[in-house]
Order: sequence, then structure tokens, then C-alpha cells
Amino acid sequence: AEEVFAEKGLYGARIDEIADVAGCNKRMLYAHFGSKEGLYTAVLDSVYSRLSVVEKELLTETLSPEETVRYYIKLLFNFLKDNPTFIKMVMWENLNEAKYMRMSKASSLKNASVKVLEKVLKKGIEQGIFKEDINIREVIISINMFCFSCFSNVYTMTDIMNIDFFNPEELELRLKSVTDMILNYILK
Amino acid sequence: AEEVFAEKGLYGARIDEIADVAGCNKRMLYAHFGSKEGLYTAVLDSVYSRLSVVEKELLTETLSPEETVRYYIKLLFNFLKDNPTFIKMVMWENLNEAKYMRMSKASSLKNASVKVLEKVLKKGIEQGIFKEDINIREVIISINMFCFSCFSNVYTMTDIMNIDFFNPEELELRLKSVTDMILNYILK
DNA sequence: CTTAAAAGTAACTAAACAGTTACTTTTATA
DNA sequence: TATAAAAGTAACTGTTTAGTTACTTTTAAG
Repeated sequence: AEEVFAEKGLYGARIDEIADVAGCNKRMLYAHFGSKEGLYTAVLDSVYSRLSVVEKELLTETLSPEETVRYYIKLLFNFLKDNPTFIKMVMWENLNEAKYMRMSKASSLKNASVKVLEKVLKKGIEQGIFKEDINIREVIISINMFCFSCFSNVYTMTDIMNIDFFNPEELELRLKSVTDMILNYILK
Repeated sequence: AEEVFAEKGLYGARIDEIADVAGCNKRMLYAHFGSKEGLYTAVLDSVYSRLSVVEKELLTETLSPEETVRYYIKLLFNFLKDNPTFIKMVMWENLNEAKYMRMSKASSLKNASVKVLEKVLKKGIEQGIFKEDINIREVIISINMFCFSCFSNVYTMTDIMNIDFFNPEELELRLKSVTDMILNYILK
């Protein structure tokens, strides 16, 4: 279901195709998930929980503020690279005005990393490593948006710039640019 | 049609609804555009051409390299802010792997600003204003992606961060952050 | 005023699809 | 082995929808 919903969205996906791809039957899909929307929100939950697992790694590491920011960017970037279905599900949700995400418990899982970053950025400012006048929320938003954008609007970008954004070397460059821009901005 | 396609995508949109909203009738829609897909690509063309009109302003202005970059960021940012249907159409296209955009002539219109930025960044490096080791293509990609991301994944972001991304003050802050990050990165 | 093209109307067709049902088969457990 | 729950099958229903058609009305130009 994740595969099919990511590829075609809630409306484009076909229950019969999902049953086919999943190697099960329609009746059981309905027995377990009630409806197409029920299945869709289950996929959304599952996909989001994969991110929160990765983000928990941030909590276990004890690094300097600078290293924590670098580590988070890398962690998020690589997660997004390895989870194209996550990217697509989030995009479908945004086109649906996050209707189903709001219904699910997914979002509550996501605040973890925001809180860690807030703490770490504050600490960095106190330690005199980061500029005093940075807007912490803006920095957190930028990190998330910049990483996400490297994978979300890839097709139209490829079309305009004639660049293969799936090329590993290209991605390495992108990660470096994003990291440099963020750190240039926050470091004294 | 633009309204309805932007809101619901190619598959979610209903021809009858489009005729209704447009205040015309189905038969004439088919007489003029042939099919649903024909109408969709016509909308795509129209929406993209609006951007290229704005981008042409970049060509008429004669500013310093730094000011040109600032001006382009502002121009693009404000265009995206004022054209939510553009944002949505591009997102639908990306979820369709840019299938219809490739079919249309829209993309050919778009290279204009890329070329201007390439020239201007090169000039800035020559003049010793910009760092010699910046990757020009990366900078152009970043500008476009960062601006776009401020408007594309707004709903899920709002959900996670509890911020109203449609608030003008919030947007002003975003534009400032993006501009600062890009210029911090390229200026010596 | 005439006429021909453009626009509009509403009923229709054929296909697709979410969800259901009645029935059969498999699996696991006591 | 008996049995009950879980899983599977395939035909079905009702609705939605892209696209068509046959016909009427409006518009514009000579």
C-alpha cells in the first residue's frame, strides 16, 4: 500500500492494485483497515514513525552544538534520500492540506527533534559559538525545508537545470552546500 | 481550470466542476482542449508563462552582482507567495514525475533566469565580491529550492512547528533568512 | 433580415472503481 | 481429528465520471 499510495496518492491509487502488489486480497484489506482512507492513514503513520526512529538517534549522541547540527542535517538528509516514499507521502499530504496527517497521531511523534535542536542551538549561543542574533525557529525551519527540498521537487528541477538529482555525487554536493549554508549562517 | 487542477490535481479534478467554476459548459471545454489532459497541459503552460514574465524583469534591471542576486530572490519569493496555484501545479507535476511538463513547452521558457544568474555569479567572482570556490550551479539550485520550499510544504510544517506560514510577518522573516543564508554563503 | 459559426443543454454511454456478499479454503490450536 | 477463526475468491452493486451526441440558442457579420 505504501508503494502504491506514494506513487499515485489517495485518489489515484486503486484498492485492487494495492491488494495485487501486497499479495493479498481486497476482502482482507477491508477487514483490517475498514476503508481506503483507513489504509492510507495507516501507511502515513508507518512512514512517519520510521523518521522518528531515526530522529531518536539524535537523543543518544552527546556531541558539541556544532557537531549536533551537522549530525542532524546528515541524518535527515540521508533518511530522506533512502525514503522516497516518505517524501511523496508528505507531498501528497501537503496537497491535501495535511488533512490525513492531522487525523493521525503521526505529528506528535515529530516534535522530538525540534526540541533537541532548540536546546542545542540555545546552548551554542550561550557558549559563544553561534551568533547571538540568530532566530532559532528560523534555523530549524530552514534545516528541515532545505533538506526536504533536495528530494521533493527533483523532477521539475531536473527539467530546468539538466542535472541528475539522483546521482550520488550530485547529492553529496547538495548535502555539503546545505550544511555549509546553515553553519555559515549560525557560526560566529 | 487552474483553480480546480491546482486544488485537486489531474485525477482529483472533475470536468463538470471545472465547467461549473469556469462558467462554461463541458462541450465547449472539449471543443477547445480536446481532453482533460489537454486542458491540464494548457493550464500548466499558462501558469509557467506567468513566471517567465516576472523573470524577464531580471533582464531589464542593471544592478551589481550582489544586488541582482538579492533582487532575484525577492522577485521569485514574492512571485511564489502571490501564485499559490503555481506552487501546487509544480507539486502535482513532481508527483507525476514531471510527465506533463515535459510534454509542454513550459520548461524552455524557464532557462532565462538560470542563464542570467550564471552570468551574474561569474561576474561577482571576477570582481572579487563573491568567493572564488562557490559552485555556481549549486547556488542557483539552492536559491530556487529554498524559495520554493517556503511555500510548498507549508501544511505539514505548520503541523510540526505550530507556526502560521501564511502570516505576512512570518514570511518577511523567511525571506530575510533565505536571503541572508545565500548571501552569507557567496559573499567574501 | 439572413445565415453560418460558436456556444449551450441535457441526456446518454461505457468504463472504472470502492465496497459488499456469499461461499470456499487454509491455518492453528486443543 | 475436530473446530473455529482467519484468509481467500470471484462475482456483484451502485456510483462516479470522461467523453459523446443530438438538438437548441446565441452571436456576429454581410
